[in-house]
Amino acid sequence: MPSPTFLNLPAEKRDRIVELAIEEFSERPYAQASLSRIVARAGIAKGSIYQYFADKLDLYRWLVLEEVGRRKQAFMAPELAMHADLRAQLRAACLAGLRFALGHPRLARLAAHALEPCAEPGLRDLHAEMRALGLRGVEALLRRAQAAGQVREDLAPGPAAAVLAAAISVGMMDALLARLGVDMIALLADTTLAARLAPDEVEALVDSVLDVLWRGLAPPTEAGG
Amino acid sequence: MPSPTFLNLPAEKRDRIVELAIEEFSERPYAQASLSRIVARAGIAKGSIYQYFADKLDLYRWLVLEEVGRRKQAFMAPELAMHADLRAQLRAACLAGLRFALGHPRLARLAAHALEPCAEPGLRDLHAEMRALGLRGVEALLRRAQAAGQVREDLAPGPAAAVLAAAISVGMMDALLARLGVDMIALLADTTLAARLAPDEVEALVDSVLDVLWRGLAPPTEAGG
Amino acid sequence: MPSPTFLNLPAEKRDRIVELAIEEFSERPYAQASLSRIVARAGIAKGSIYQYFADKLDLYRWLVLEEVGRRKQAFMAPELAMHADLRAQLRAACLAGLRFALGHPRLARLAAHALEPCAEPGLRDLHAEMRALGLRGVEALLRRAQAAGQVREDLAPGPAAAVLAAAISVGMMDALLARLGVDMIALLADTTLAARLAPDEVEALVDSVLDVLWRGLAPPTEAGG
Amino acid sequence: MPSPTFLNLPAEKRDRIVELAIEEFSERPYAQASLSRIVARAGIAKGSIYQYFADKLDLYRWLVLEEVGRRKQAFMAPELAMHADLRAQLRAACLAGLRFALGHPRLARLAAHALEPCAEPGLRDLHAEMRALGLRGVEALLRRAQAAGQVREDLAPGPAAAVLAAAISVGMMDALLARLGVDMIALLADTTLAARLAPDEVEALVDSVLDVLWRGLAPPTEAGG
DNA sequence: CATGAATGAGGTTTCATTCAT
DNA sequence: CATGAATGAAACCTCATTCAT
Repeated sequence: MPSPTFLNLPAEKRDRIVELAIEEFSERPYAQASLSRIVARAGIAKGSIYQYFADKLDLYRWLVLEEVGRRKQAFMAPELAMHADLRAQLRAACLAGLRFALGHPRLARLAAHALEPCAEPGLRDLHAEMRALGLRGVEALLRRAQAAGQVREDLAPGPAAAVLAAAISVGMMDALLARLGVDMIALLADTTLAARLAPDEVEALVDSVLDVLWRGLAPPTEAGG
Repeated sequence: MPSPTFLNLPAEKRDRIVELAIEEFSERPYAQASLSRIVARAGIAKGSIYQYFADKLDLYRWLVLEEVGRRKQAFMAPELAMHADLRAQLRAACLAGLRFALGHPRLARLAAHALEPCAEPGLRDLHAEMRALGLRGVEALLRRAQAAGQVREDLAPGPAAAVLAAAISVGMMDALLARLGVDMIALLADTTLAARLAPDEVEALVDSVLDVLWRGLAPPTEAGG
Repeated sequence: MPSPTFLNLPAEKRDRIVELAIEEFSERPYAQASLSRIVARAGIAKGSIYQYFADKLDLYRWLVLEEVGRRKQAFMAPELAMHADLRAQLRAACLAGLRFALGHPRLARLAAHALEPCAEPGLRDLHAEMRALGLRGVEALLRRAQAAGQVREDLAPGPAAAVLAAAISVGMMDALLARLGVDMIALLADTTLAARLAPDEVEALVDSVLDVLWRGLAPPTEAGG
Repeated sequence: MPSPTFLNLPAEKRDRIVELAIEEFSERPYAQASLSRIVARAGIAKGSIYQYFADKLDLYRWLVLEEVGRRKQAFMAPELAMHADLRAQLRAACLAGLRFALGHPRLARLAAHALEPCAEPGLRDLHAEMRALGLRGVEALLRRAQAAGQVREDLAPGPAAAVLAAAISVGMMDALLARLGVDMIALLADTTLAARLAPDEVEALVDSVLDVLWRGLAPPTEAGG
């Protein structure tokens, strides 16, 4: 957690530090990310960062848990007006998520980073927690929709949540990258790449992915499979 | 590539090194993994590892490209007798994959590692290649099945492949971990965990996941989406 | 270039480090010189030297380009009052150079080091430049003197500059060491050695060397040779 | 000294090793030259080199003291038919030396390497010895010529030898490089460079250098200066 | 509260040398 | 006599962290 000292910092200085930290941690795995580089670029003293955060892990944890979440929320909330229909709701969420990833690839990458399992003491819990958080949310969503009759009754909510979560995060991102014809690193490096996808193409992509999830792969005649 | 020196090592010693390397690289991202730790645990001199592999990257690349692939192949081949039906084929593949992950979680983890985007010069290509390889394979499978009328005609093969691949790798693994109630690191550490899942429970898990993919989330009446 | 950190160091500490670095680099070719040895003798932490200089090359380059030049300049400037006569000018320069070498053998050695050809990427240019610098200077001097009629007209300035430069640097130093009956390393190690040469002996040595250069080897009758 | 084992080696194998050793030690300073690289390129076992030479220093010493000298001798002997005249003799020697340097730059470089002072225990004596050897030879030559009246009587043989030796080694080489417009490293790398100098140009270069040494810099009217 | 110098553990890598086969 | 695996010291360099000012 950041110290009060950090929170009371002039907004401009605080934001600069946060931005540079996000840049550093999104470009490199935790072990290779360097506080030295952050403070050097930020133009502050080495010691100062320890006035703001307990240590490297503390800063990383805060970025991943709070800052990224807060910004994602801020970005997506306006797009997530409630839909009565699960399908419509999912669509809105995926659309918002994809737009967020295109507009803030660094934050998206940082969030994805934190889903990777890692044995390092301080990281393990954080990453496990992030993973569980996402899965629980999706599962709750599914259960509610199921209760409302918007999802078929005979679906196992646990495995289905895992499939759904993987599909709309990893699957969607892969589909996007395949569509753009680049890899993730290129997307991070070139901020103009995202703009190459017209809004209706973004929608089409989301619809393609959701279509698979909603109707499945089976041909109609075998729908009973 | 390992040197002849390494290949000519007494099997016991060689296997110990390989096992420890797999342990190290499966538990941590590449940058965090440490050759020093491997040689210390293996009880060999620091210089020795450089008699076996050109450098850290060489060892990692060999583990990911050759060793993991070879073992996975050896494990899965017998279980992958051809099925005429895509659904049956998918089921066999997922079952084999899941059993492999339960029996050799470290190898599975290492393979998953190699799918993570990475900016490190030597790794970027490796990871991108592995990712593309998997996606292309699944997409080809889908196209063939579609041509054979085993998958509905109006499916977009590209995005569907991304969804399918994510679901049966990340999604399936998440479902498994949720089922076992542990995180990935615990699964790596405790070899008895896998045995807690009875064979029919493994099958049930695969069927749950595949059921979502095959029939989708939608209730029957809305099957037309 | 040294960092501000280094320049702000207490003079005593800074000088100790500089002196030890000069000692190390003057006694061994670049590749053989060791930062570890310097920091060990200086009694500072290994990491500290990297607070002062970017890396080994940076330290070496600074020593050769700045520190040696600055000190040599400071020492020689007073002795180099202009002489109208080339011979007198050469004599003053050689005298000052020899006195400098006797008083600061390590600096002289370091400067000589930098004239050695070297394949090391970062050093090659430095050394080539230092070499060319010296040669060009001597050649220009010769041409001016030739134009003023102080050097015989039929002399080829290029080769003559090479001969002159080699003679007053390498040749003079060799003559000095032969006179003292020691090798260069002994001269570096024993600061009392230089004092064994009385001022008039130093002048005599310079005159001997210059005499060869000025009048040549030939006996008078064959002067037209 | 090489062991009898080495001397009894099949000529082809022995020569290959010598050639590769010369290549290695001429391209890098002693500390950076690597026995590992030599044996690897020679295709012999690491241990074998220790059957031939006591250690790295032993090999280097033999190369510098014996092998280089022997080859230089073999190359130059035919060109050094006795001249009654010192000037003619010097000219023949310089010509042969320059041709040798152009034809075998690696050997020349190795020899020059060995003249650099170095504090490293094993190298110090070797380098000091090489230096003294050359100087003594030139000085003896000068004394004999002086006794024969071929060099002016009032010349100090010691300093003159130092000047002469420096001029015809360092000075000549510098004049050559300036003439070719390259540095030493380039000369080593590109074997075609030497051929760009026509035989009469080589002679002209030698004559220019010798002219300086023979007649000095002074204009005739000031020859007494 | 900011500073930034100092630290030292740890990383990867190279290499001369030894010695059992 | 040849082999080549094993060794371990030493090199350069990075970085999180501490602490006196």
